Amino acid sequence: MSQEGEKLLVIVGPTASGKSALAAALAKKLNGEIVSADSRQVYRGLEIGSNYPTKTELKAVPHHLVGFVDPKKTFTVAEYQKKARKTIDDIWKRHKLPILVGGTGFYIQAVVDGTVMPEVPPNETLRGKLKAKSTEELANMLRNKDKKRWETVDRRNPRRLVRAIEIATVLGKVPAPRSNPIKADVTMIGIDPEKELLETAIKKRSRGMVHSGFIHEVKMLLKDGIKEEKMQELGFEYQAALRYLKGEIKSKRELENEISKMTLQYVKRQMTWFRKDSRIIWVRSSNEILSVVQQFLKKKS
RNA sequence: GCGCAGGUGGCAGAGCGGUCAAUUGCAUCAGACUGUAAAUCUGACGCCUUUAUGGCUACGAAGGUUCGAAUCCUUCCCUGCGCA
Repeated sequence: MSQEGEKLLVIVGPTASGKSALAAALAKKLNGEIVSADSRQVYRGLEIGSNYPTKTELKAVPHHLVGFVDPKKTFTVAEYQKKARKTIDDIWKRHKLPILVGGTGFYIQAVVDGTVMPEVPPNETLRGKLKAKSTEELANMLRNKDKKRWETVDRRNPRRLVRAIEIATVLGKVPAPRSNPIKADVTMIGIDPEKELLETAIKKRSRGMVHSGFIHEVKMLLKDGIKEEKMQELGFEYQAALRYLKGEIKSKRELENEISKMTLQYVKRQMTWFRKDSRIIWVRSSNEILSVVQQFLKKKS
């Protein structure tokens, strides 16, 4: 089990902010191992579309929780939470520094704060039935089952309502939120590049993606039996690729732009999440990061 | 040059005499988030202010009809298609 005194370095930031490269460099310097906190990179076969760490990075430093899930399956935060905590423990046992890196705020939170998820796995049968219901009907169902949760959920959000109903059906009600923070000395660093720089990086990234076999990757996934519906869940890049293959997006150029646009929108949601976490130490450049990290190591527990 | 269609907010596109600062979609901005989280959802979105059943300027331009016009009439400018 994790001990007080262990250290955990967390690096967050929007897509294309240079997290992975930096993390790899730090890991090398600090004798660390990387634990990815990216909800897309967990799936196997999404090298290009989800922007896996580069081969060089992978070779230089041990990376965990990348490409280990069958893309036909649906992986959830709860599973991630368990795996990640276990992985981190193992790294500590090896007397190395775990570096949690990623852009999926919910995943980071699940690991660091240890949000306790009600022990109710998704129930596809129930979800199938509820799919036909209107948001209002769902809200009414929930009100009958668990008035308390009904008062606090986002009643306009079908996905939240369905989950709440799912939990209430099994447990009688949705338990009050609890958390079980990781027992470690945690330092969180966020990279927040200048907007123009990030935009440029994102455009470059989209371009590179489209021109280095992304379409082929998508075709392979389709060939392996990934259904279109599932493909959409693999992220906006894959959604866009499908539209390209169907001819709704006419050219690679247009695909590129579409992906850039969606990435920018996503970046905004990421930042909305991270900004409210006051523990994060924000930096703009890797130089700044180095000095922060040095302090982190010096304040030897 | 003639005929037809059309010019509406950043874009697309409704409205076709009052209830229109103007439906809706996209984009943009802000926010939420207890097992799909790159997902899902919410709010704002002409300008001004003492934020209000407030004021101002707006639907190509200029005039006109009307108590009242994005909506009707006239002329002009522009765009697309057809014919010369």
